[in-house]
Amino acid sequence: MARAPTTTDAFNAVAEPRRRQILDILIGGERSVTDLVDLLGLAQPQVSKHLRVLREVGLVDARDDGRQRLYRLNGHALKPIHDWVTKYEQTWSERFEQLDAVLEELKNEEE
Amino acid sequence: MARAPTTTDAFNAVAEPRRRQILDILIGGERSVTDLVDLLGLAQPQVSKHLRVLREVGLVDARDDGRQRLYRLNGHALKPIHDWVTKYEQTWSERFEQLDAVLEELKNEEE
DNA sequence: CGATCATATGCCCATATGGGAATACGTTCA
DNA sequence: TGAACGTATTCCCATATGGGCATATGATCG
Repeated sequence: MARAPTTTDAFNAVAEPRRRQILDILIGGERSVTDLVDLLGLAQPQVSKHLRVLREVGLVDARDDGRQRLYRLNGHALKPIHDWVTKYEQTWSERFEQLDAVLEELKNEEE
Repeated sequence: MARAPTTTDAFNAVAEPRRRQILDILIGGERSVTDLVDLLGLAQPQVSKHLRVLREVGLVDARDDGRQRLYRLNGHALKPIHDWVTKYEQTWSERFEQLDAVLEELKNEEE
């Protein structure tokens, strides 16, 4: 079997840095393809292809406006990633490290 | 250009579900390769290959213990993903939706 | 040492990638 | 209607994937 297609899920779609860039831009609101092309400095066809991937996994929605097509973020599709990665937060978070330190201190005081 | 190698960064490494599974298991603590093989129901070589990818991007560390090799989670390598995806949290979080509702209400009362 | 256990590496293959370039499609405007 | 604009699709190609399988490497034990 080969690597799973980029359109398999949000994890795969978002592994590509350009697609993350696109989403980052869309945080600011709806954008046309040309806007994205200008902001990304990529060729138009590649941008359209990335948008297709993002649309297939539900990360963006589109609506037509004259001859333009406006793309809009659908952040909800990122929730699975957020949920998954958040389980690991305590692994690195300073807050948790400080908590550990405090608990250790309390333990020592007991003795 | 082809798709970026899985060893490029955590985003790419973690796009593969088996590798996420491995990390999920390692939350519980160190595991030998054989442990992982049993828990995953995968062939040993594939597990070793997945572990290599995870090690190359710093998501796991290993230490030798006799003829076993024990793998351990390094959650810190997930921080970039967490940081990135957290920017989007307000897009879907119910808390934020409720906040929006409250703000709307306040605004109406003002009038 | 030889045997066995634990892990890693190598090879094969079908599959999809992302960019480049050309072009097709759809809409607006003169 | 024809031209120009905005977007999507198609074809080409080098590259890497992940699984299956065989085998190499490393460590322990009798």
